[in-house]
Amino acid sequence: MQADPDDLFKALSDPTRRAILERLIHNGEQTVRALTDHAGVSQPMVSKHLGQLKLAGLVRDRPDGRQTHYRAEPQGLAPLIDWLSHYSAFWQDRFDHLEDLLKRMDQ
Amino acid sequence: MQADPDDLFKALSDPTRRAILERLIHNGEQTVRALTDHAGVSQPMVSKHLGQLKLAGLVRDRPDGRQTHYRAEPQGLAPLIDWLSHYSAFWQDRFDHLEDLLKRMDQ
DNA sequence: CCAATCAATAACCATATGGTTATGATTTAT
DNA sequence: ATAAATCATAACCATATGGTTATTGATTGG
Repeated sequence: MQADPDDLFKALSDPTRRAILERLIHNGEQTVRALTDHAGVSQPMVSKHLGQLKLAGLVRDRPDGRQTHYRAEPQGLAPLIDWLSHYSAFWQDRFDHLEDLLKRMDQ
Repeated sequence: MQADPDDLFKALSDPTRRAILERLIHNGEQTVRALTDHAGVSQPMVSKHLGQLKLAGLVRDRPDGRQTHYRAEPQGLAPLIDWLSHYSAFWQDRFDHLEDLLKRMDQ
């Protein structure tokens, strides 16, 4: 079951939340504590943000004893791409930009 | 000058606003009235939404007498693609999906 | 066992946000 | 000239949202 696209866009709209997601993408699986140490907000707030990211399908949690590990979920960004692709025609003139993207990915 | 990416994500986070943008993309330039007639919210609200979309660089306005025409700005979505492309490695497994996107665009 | 650590929840708070109904400023039509 | 139309702004309002500090429920370490 795919998450509501609305939750996706909403989740990405907050900079703190995006920063957390980006950190998970870059550094891989992390515990809530580790994330909190770099988030600039309190632990409860980090938990809340993670909850929203999870609802949006952008992260997965893996409880392990007293700590919970989170990791980014690549699939979660799919609706964003779908949304973009929906306006293919409109995109004609940004084709080269996407080509760059593909080139960078093909390595 | 490119708009703040934060404004971009924020602008896209509201469904009504996204609907307005989508309508502009599909049906081309439209007057505020025309947009209001399909938005399901009041004219002032539509104006406000358009203001935010404009701030995000997603639309342009063209005042003409007593009415104002708005149209979608393809460039405005660039930061989104930039953001996505920034996580190229993370994207490996969604390559084929992007290939589809390109295929659909190449027509 | 007891203390400490960790993460989620609860209880709040201030402000942002989406929405409304006036109102105002201009332009067009009669 | 006057009335109607169009859009933006102002003044509000209710609720959502991001944030905080307790607090609780588990788990781990000494």
